[in-house]
Amino acid sequence: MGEHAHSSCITCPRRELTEWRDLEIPELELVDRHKRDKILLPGELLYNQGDPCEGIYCVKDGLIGERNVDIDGRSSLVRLNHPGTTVGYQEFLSRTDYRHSAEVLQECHVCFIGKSVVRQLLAKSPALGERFLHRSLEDAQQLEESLVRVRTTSVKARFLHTLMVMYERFGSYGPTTGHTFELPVSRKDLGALIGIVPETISRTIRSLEQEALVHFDGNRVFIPDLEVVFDEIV
Amino acid sequence: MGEHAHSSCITCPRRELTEWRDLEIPELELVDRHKRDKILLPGELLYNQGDPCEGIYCVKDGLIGERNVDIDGRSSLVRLNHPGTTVGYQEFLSRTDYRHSAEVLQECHVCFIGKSVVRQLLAKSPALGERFLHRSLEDAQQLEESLVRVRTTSVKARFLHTLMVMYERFGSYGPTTGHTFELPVSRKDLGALIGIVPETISRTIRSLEQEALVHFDGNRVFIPDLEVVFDEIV
DNA sequence: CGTCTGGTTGATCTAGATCAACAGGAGTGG
DNA sequence: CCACTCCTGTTGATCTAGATCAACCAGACG
Repeated sequence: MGEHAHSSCITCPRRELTEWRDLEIPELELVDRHKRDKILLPGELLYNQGDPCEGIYCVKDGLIGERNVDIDGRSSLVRLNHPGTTVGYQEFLSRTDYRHSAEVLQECHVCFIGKSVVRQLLAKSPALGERFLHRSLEDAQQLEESLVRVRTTSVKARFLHTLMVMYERFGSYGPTTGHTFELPVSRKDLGALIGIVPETISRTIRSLEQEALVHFDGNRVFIPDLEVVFDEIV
Repeated sequence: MGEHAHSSCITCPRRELTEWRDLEIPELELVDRHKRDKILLPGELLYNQGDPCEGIYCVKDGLIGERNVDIDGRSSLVRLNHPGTTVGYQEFLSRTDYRHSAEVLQECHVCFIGKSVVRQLLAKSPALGERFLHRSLEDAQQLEESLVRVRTTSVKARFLHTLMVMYERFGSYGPTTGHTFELPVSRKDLGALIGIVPETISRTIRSLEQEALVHFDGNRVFIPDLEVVFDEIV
């Protein structure tokens, strides 16, 4: 699993987005010496729910999904990790086993950094700890919002919300195409993300088409009017 | 709102439970000089959703609920804060306005510590920052579990789960009474906590009584057999 | 006494799940 | 090349958990 590749953190274009952005050259060199690059294809796993945490993963390119499967096999997609995201920091910091499986959703270039290296970095750079604190606060806020949303709003609203979030991350506007983006996940996963069954995804899509709120062409999504969609979410 | 009372952090029996447990005497004296004690009755508010965050609250006694109300007035109880909990740390650390209203659910003794004081403490004691990091990680984990649960399990299972959590916090076992605890919240709030409507709480209680899983007498809850309930949750 | 608020119950409605069928690729093997 | 099975997605028919609406009761409180 995972052919090798080589890249340096010092020149990594994603670094400015990550928790590592405050590291100085000597520390970055330390990371460079010890990190392992991996190229992974869709379906491959970074780690499995229950595995001991051996370090953290930095997503350089592609998309990683964190999936939680309960005893009955019901799986739920908890989080999407786009480039610039550090995956597995929670388990690393709280010294627990992985609580999810991390699965590659789109071909990825990730860097693995072993836990002892990260501990050294944390000891040297207080700014790194601070970054992780803020990352954790943001995650908690995010989750809180999702929780409230799932308890109080309809499937349609939640669906539109996720579409807007995805547009924000992956979308673009062109004069001919309008607002559009490529759905980065399967219908099943989209369901697992919103908390519904894939059939309901299909039906919701159909009704959104009828309302002309959103247009789908395969995995391509077109949003004629962002404002109108925003109003639906509230 | 809030008659005065006096107490010292140095002798506070809750301190060992809190993020402040590592503070040295000089720092504790600093807190003592600047904190404000408040005694609050059920229904009173610590702060309102949208208020600017002026500091944090330490719960010495009683119970505080964090409530989130959306634009349509739908309110959802996000978290219960029992004695030893620091309330409002998230907003303080991320320098945002309060995202919830904090309402007294049971008569409280809380201590307010202004943000400038907390910043001084954070600067002096790195251990404090570390404690907050772990608190945030735990909160995130908690929320994640709630999110997965609400998406994948039935009302009955979620209801039983919250009862077990409450038993863990507030419960006791006596040879005559068995496992029992006092419900710390109204049915409405219990609903807001689980994400259902109060009528459904009533119905669920009735069916649990019929199954003899749990017995209710007003706000007193009796659990004949913890194991059986555990099995139901899975 | 009335009025209010919190809780219980019943009757009904509905969003979304479940079950079942089917259509279009994408392999795979002859 | 066709025949086969997988796998993902769409659609239809049906079922059900839980919401909604409405009535009622009991205690609190003026």
